[in-house]
Formats: sequence, structure tokens, C-alpha cells
Amino acid sequence: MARRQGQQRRASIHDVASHAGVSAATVSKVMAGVTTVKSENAQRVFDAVELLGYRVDPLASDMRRAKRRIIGAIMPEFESEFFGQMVTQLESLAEQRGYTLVAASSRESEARETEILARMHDWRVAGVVLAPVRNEHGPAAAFMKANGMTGVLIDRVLSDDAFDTVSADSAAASAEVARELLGNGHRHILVIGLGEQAATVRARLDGFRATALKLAPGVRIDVVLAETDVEPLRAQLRDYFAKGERPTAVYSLFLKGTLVALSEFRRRGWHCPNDISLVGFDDAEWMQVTWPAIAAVVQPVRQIAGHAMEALFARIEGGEGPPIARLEPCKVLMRESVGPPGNGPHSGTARGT
Amino acid sequence: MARRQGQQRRASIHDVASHAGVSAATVSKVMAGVTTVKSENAQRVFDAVELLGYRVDPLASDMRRAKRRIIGAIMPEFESEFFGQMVTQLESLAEQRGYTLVAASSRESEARETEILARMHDWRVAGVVLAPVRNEHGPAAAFMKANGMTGVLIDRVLSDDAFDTVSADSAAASAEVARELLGNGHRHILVIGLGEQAATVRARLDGFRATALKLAPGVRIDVVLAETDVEPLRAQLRDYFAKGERPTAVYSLFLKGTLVALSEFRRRGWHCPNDISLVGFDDAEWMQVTWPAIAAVVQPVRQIAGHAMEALFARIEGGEGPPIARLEPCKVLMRESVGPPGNGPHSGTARGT
DNA sequence: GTGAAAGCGCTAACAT
DNA sequence: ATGTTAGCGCTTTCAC
Repeated sequence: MARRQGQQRRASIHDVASHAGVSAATVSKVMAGVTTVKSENAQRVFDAVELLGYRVDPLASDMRRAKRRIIGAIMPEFESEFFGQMVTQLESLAEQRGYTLVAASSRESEARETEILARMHDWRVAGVVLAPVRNEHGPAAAFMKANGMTGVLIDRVLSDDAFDTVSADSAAASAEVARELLGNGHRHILVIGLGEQAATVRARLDGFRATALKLAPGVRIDVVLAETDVEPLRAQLRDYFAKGERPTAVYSLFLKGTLVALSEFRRRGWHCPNDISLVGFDDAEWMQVTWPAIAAVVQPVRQIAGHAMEALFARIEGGEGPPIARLEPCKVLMRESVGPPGNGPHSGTARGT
Repeated sequence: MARRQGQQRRASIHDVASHAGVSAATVSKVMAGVTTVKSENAQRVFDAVELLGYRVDPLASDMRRAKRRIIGAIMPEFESEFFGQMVTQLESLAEQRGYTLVAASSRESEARETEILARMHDWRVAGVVLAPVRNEHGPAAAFMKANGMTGVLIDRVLSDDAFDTVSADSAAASAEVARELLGNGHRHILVIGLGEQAATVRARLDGFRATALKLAPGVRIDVVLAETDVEPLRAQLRDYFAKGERPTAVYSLFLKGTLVALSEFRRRGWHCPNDISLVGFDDAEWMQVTWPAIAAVVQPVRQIAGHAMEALFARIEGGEGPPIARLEPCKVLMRESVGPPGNGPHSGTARGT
């Protein structure tokens, strides 16, 4: 039987006040936990609150206060484990401080990113956690500066002259990947990535290359970088292998690259680690259960979220001082997709389904 | 050089009014697109708006209006592709109608679910899209009813006597899976799932069983259902195989079950589809690139989100009538993880890494 | 056509 | 210790 939907009017602070026989101001004080209220009156307020099911309207409350207790979060996407976990963390941390998190996805578009930011500014959010599509030099960060917004930049950033930044220590993690691969004896390695996320991809590439060259000056490092999207990368990778290149290991600088690499291996009938080794930046749940399990760099989501919120609230509460750039250490999980080179010969021909 | 963060006061409607030499009421009308304003005055308002960078404060605006243009979305989690895509879709649809989506994760807890809902009620959201942890009979839906909230239930629901519901047609999809597996010759199939999400899991199980039995009355269908969490399921599955059970195919009723099944196969050294076939409810990007690719039921996220929002806005705008229960058709993607049984003998001993 | 007045639900000074 | 007053930024009658 269709119950009628629709909001019956909720009790307001005045309803409570008249039920309790006090003024709205007193109710407000009781709700705020001010102790200077006569305990008898406080009790009457509590009773009325109970009776009427009264709850403070956070919007009306914020309206009067100086700052709104809303934090905005802008992520490039919500579909990956990484950003999903990030939003979950941020939400929970905001909530702990009595703030509401409003999250939005820029869907990898800088234009949308700025639009969302403008809307968050309209909402007069207390602060923003921005995971920019590209890096700290994009239009969104500029908008935040121009409008005096409070914010923290995370993930695809290194450091900024106006905002605190928190990201994974890509360079250090990549250096460790280099040590592992070189230690396994690899001397011809392909690195794949998406170029425009400059900040972090550059750090990952440089960190890898520097350490690899130090450990084995003769190592050959090929790089396949696409500009914006993942499909061009797939095409470039296909060309690369079609030319007859036969690296013994691939290091993918981002999650979708790992998927692309895997699917290209499949097309050619190569198996890890016998035909080729694979390590990816960014871990995912499925990587442990595939055969073979895929080695991956695990980003410390909780630390990034935690330090981002810490920094943000410090600024919201008026904290001064130069911006701080944090790099959080990653874990590198070496799984079965990595082994010594040349365990099995490459099959020279593609043989996919 | 640390630029000072912090909001300089934004222009209010009164600032615009005085700059334009009109009243706030007129500015409000111009912003709302009312046409009865003298075009000369309208122009002066536009100029002032431009000059001051004025934008309506949506919260203050909602304060005065009857209903707030905020939609709440509550998902069990944000970490999976399915719910990530769902939130992205919902956000975009809400935005198209001039609403803001506030999303929150119940983290698979009914207690938290109700808490979040209470907070959304405090926010006086216009409506809620709730993907309940369990099913339509949980405390959250009850809270919504008790408080006269407007809402739509999605995903782990079948139908409700108070709210519109939208979910994937689990039964039909499972029937198709049954046809595929039986058609391949399987006569001993294991179905695994998580029991407490009763609504959909039950539909998936029943849909599968009914069709399987119709096609081959002698088929043996084993069921391993865990109550709440995924780890107990893993344990039960391990016991099941340890007893010497050797089904030729496994149908997992939910994503994490597919991962668990895969990892158990690995422990035992079984490969798909030669040693055992596998189909999972819920698709994921990685399933196409693993070796072998995993067959999966693809839920129509866009349709679910679209119809949910349609139904929700219809109710928000006062639509009456009995609740509608929609079932959206799924796609079943048969991939390499499914083949005829007995292509290769099971290796009787575990041989994992 | 336009503006004055009255709030939405709340809180913060300031009186009392 | 409590109530009164004055708004936060906006919209909406309702006179003019």
C-alpha cells in the first residue's frame, strides 16, 4: 500500500523552546553544550528535544556561523579502488570532526574540475581536498588561489607554492622497483605511462631510471608514454612490440597501463613471468588472485587521506606558514609476475583470442 | 611564497543590488530568469554581477525555498567499480537537474546506514537514493518511512511497499548463466554467495536453480553461502573442496566471491576452464585481461542510475501512485573461463605458492 | 515593473 | 542564567 511520501514539517528550535518554556537562545545553548544553563531548564529542553525528535538543522546553523562545516572533495574518478578508498577515508575523517564531505568526480577533465570547484566555492565550503587531473599547475588550483579558498592538493602533485600537498612517494617506490627488477637480472626494461599527469609520472619515471642506471649503467630502458588517453597507449605498445622489441620486463606507471600491458601480453600469448615480467604502480584486489599474481606498488591511501585532512583542518583553523609538501612511503609487493628473464623463450607470433 | 589562504567576503545579493541601483528583490528575479524585469534594469544587474563575480549562494537560496536542492546517496561502499560508476552517474544526473549530490558510504553496516540517513534528514535533502546493505527491509528504509522521506531503493532490493525500487534483473541473468553452463555440458555446479544480502542473492540463486533443473533435472547444484563476511566464505569453500567435492563449474553470486573462488583455484593449482569453469555475477575491468578472461554478468549501471533518478524526481515533484519495482536486464559475457567440463583432470592435491 | 517587509532556522551579542 | 535583538543570504508575497 503506497504510503504517502513527503516531508511533514520538522520541529524547529522554536517548537522546542515553547515546549520547554524557554527561549530559542537557551535551546541553542543547550544543544551546543554550554554549561551555564540551569540544569532544570536544560532537562526540560532535553525532554522537549526527545519528545519532538528535534535535531539541529546544520544548514541553518552554518548560515549564521562564520564558516560552513562542509569539506569538498574532488577526485578524477570514482571507479578505481584507489580513489574509492580515498573518498571513504576522507568522508570518515570529515565526519569525525563534525563536517560533511561533499564529493564530486571531475571525470578526468580539467574543465569539469574547475566547474565543480566554482560550485563548491558557491557552497562556501570550509576547505577542499583536490586531486587534480593533471598536476598542481592546472586551472583548478589557480581558481582556488584567485578566490582565496582553503585547500589541500593530493595524489598527482609534488609541491605547490600556495597549498599543502600530500602524495605517494613515487620516486622512492620506483627506485625500489628498479632494484628488484635489476636484482632479478633484467637489463632491458620497458616503462609505460600516461604523460600528461606530469607531476607523478615524471617522478616515477625519473626515480626508476636514476636507480636503474646507477645499478647497471648498461641497462636499456625504453619508454612508451601516451599523452592523454589509454587507447593511444595500447596502440603505441602494440607498435612497439610489432617492431620486434623484446624487453624482459615491463614497469607500468599507472593502473590502467598494467591492464593494457596484460592484455597485450595475452594477445601475443606471453605469460608472466616466464616470457616477460610485469610490475605496476597501484595495487588492486584482483592482482593477488590472478594467475600469476601481479607485482604492484601499493599507495598508502590512509596516510595520504589522514595527512591531507590534518593539513586542511590546520589551515581552516587559521594555521599559517609556508605550504608543506608531504611524500608518503609506498610498499612494493613483489608477486609472481616478476622473475628472472629468459626463463622461457618469447613466442614470436601473436596468438590471441 | 605562502599566499594567505582564507575566504575574503563574497559579494552578496545586496552588493549587486546597490551596484545596479535596484533592490535585492529585483536582482533575485533577474537571477531566476523572470522576464518581467525592464531590460535596462536587467542589463545593469548583469553588469554588476559580472563586475562583482556574484553567484547565488545555493544554500541560502534553499533556506528560503520549500525544498532543498540536495540529493543524498548512500552506497554500501565506494571501492568497487559498480558503486563507483553508480555514484558517478547519480552525481551527473543530479547535477543536470540543478541538484547537488551528497554521497556517503555505509561501509556495509546497517547501523551506519541509519546514522547517515538521519544526517541526511537533518540536511532536509529533497530525496535519497539508498543502496541498502542488506535489503529493503532494513532499518534504513524503515527510518525513511517513519520520517516521511522521499527516496528510491536500488541494487540489493526486489520491491517495496513504500518506495520505488530499481535493481538488476538477477533472476533472469542467473537463468541465462544456467543455460550457458548446462549447454556446455556441466552437470555438477557449485554456487557461492553471501547470504545476508538476501533480496538479490536469493533471486540469483533461485533463478539459477529453477532454470538449471528445468534443463537437466538430474543436475547437481551445491550451494555454499556465508552469512556476512567474505572470509568465512573462503573457509567454507576450502572445506568444501577439502571434502573431495569436484564440481565442474562454479557460479559466484557476487564479485568478491569470484575473487575468492579464483584464489582457491590457485591454491589447488586448478586452471580455468580446463580444470573448472567459472562465472561471476558482476563484471570488472580486470576480468577481460586476466588469463583466462573471466565470464561475468554485467549489471546495467547507467540504466539503474537513470531510472532511479527518474523515479526519485517524479516523487519529489509530487508524483503519486503505488511504488514501482523495476528490474533492469543484465548482459552475460561468456569468456574463456567457461568451457566444457573434464577437458583436463583435476589435480587432486593443492599446489599453491 | 519594482521594492519593502517578512521570514527560512539558527546563533551571537548584548541586555537584563 | 536567560531572553531580546539582529542578522546570515536569499526568495516571495504584496502593495505600490
